[in-house]
Amino acid sequence: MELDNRKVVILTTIIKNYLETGEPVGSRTISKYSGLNLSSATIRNEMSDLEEMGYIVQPHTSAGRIPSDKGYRFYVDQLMQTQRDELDDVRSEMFQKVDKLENTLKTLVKALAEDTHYAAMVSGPTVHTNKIKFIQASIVDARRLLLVIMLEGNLVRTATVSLDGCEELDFNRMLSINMLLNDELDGLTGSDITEGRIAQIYARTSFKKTVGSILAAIHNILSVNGSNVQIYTSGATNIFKYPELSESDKASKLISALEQKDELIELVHDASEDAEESRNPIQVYIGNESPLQNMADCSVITANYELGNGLRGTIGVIGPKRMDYEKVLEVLNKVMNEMDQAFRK
Amino acid sequence: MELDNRKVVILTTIIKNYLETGEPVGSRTISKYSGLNLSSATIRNEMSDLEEMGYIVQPHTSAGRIPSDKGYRFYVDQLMQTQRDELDDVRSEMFQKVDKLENTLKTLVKALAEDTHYAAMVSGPTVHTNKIKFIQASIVDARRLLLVIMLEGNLVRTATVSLDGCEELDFNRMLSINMLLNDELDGLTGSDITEGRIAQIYARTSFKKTVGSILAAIHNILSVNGSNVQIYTSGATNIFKYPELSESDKASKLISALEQKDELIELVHDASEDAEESRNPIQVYIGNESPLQNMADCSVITANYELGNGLRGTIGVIGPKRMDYEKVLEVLNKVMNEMDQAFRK
DNA sequence: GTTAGCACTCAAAAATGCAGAGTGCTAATT
DNA sequence: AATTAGCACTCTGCATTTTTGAGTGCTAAC
Repeated sequence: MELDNRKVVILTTIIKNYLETGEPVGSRTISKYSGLNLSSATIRNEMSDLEEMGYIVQPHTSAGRIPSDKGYRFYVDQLMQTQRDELDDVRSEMFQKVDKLENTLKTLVKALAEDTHYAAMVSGPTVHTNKIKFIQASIVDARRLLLVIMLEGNLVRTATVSLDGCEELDFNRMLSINMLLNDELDGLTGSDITEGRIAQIYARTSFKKTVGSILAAIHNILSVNGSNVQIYTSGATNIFKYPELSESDKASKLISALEQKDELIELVHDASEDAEESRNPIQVYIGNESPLQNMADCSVITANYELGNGLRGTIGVIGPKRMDYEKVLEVLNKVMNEMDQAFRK
Repeated sequence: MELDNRKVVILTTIIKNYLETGEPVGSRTISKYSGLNLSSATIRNEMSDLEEMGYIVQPHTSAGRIPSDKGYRFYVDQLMQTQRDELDDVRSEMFQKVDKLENTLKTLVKALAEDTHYAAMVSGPTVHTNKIKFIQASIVDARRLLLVIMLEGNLVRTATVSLDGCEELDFNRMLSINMLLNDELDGLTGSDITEGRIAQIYARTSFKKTVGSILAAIHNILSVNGSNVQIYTSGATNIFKYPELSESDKASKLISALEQKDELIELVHDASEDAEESRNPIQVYIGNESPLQNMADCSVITANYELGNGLRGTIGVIGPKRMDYEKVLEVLNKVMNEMDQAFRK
């Protein structure tokens, strides 16, 4: 069977209507709102075909139809085509009064959740691809150093380094170590710090133990190791607005997933891979397409942002399958552009 | 009427039973489990008295009784007395592998939620009472400084300071400013930085604009201003375990309150005041006793911890009114001791 | 003072009934 | 051949009723 034009119109009508109401949609409704001027009986025949082809399903006999995952997928793919060449450079005030990326992200994710009425998440850039801008180790007391690393995007990371078993330090020695570190590591990313590079640094200092501890700490901060990825979420309670998500224990599982974040890290990871592969920064996961457990009833839309210089992260919106794809795609596009603009300099 | 011994036993039995089951408890149940060897009829008479005295209520005629807020209060006060002189120094592994207070708190709140099966929160110490241990300003580029402040408890705060309109800086000038700042501010708390002190600092430098910007940033970080209080929460979804909290839109409001945190800040504030006033670090808020909106059906137990040197914060557990007060009090006591032990050095 | 017994009450659960929306099929129409 | 009207049937959601069971208050007996 072929998906001719009329079937497409009917399918789209079903989906749009269902997105609005959340109720299964019946033949009579379509005959009224599709603009096709067909009777409900004809529509019924077509719907029967669409069901056979797998685009829609009946929650139970004698109910209207709702889109299947395949149906949503068709709809979204159609949207993506028209969406792709749309350009929107509305300036928002979101990026005005922030000096650190962390704060921007927190503000952003909150705004996103409020704007879309879905749950939103954003991952801080995975630091292992960020270039080191500035390193500063300072003596706190006899046994500890405070290590501060500033990365592209004014991202600051700190750690304390234990000096047990290391060389005695004084101010001038500390100074020379700092100069050495900045000299050697400036502009590098976590993955640039190779064995060879480390050997080279060792060769230039006599405080091998201290420098060793510091390098270990730096490595720890910049490692790919997932626990370093910052994830901010907001608007988790928005899911209560959608009965199909808040019933029984679904809400609990969902909110728990948003709270725990380890699953989200996986999502971010997958999303950035898929984005690269398909050369489209925006990805849509419908139901079980997403790597998340307990999210079979959700859709997830992710956008991978890039702030020049390899600074990358992921924004995402999580909502019911019947989310307003059109709007969310638009908003995410806008946000991506904004971030681009704001940080390009 | 007097609350004689038998009434106390009956009341306690009612409460304990209700804590377990969540169902109103009837006279027959008590006659079986109170250990008093009285018939249900006698119990009924006593219950009638207890109701008149306001310790228990009937959700509707011909239902069992449930404790009123006054009843809970009586029970908790009784517990507090026995609890007070209990000592428990079980060593946990919670505090082993952390070097920064932030991480400790995150781990702690998670463990607390898992352990109690209620929602848990912990506030980072209010930094305005923390002593400054170490200040370091570094030149990032021509227009910006990175300011790092380390406070008691290895608490690190960073900020970027704009240099627009300030004096030209080089390495040596920066050095002298740092020395000046550490010299003047070491060991002070936010509230110690008075007008007079600032004037004194100005008198000792010729880079007045730069130092002014830095001091402003420091003041901003250390100000009482609530937005600086860090609050971590965990286990929000535990409330779904208690039907009386998860019904209708209560769950949504509760989780939203936990997510937004501004109400929690208020709670922390109140809790520390009440703790000081009553000279008891542990406070119990039953129903409407708590300052939180939307929490009339919850109880909140808070514990104010202190890590020597005036470093203070609040841990809290939020659960249904029928929470296991005994256990939570015990756990909080233990945690308080642990924190004491771990950070005393 | 305590207990047994009975009539009464009420909420929750189960059963029942009904209206409405929707379908599939067939026969009539275009 | 495609479309439509019509009808019998199914299923849900909702409201109403019935049933059940737990629990009480009261009175009379112990």
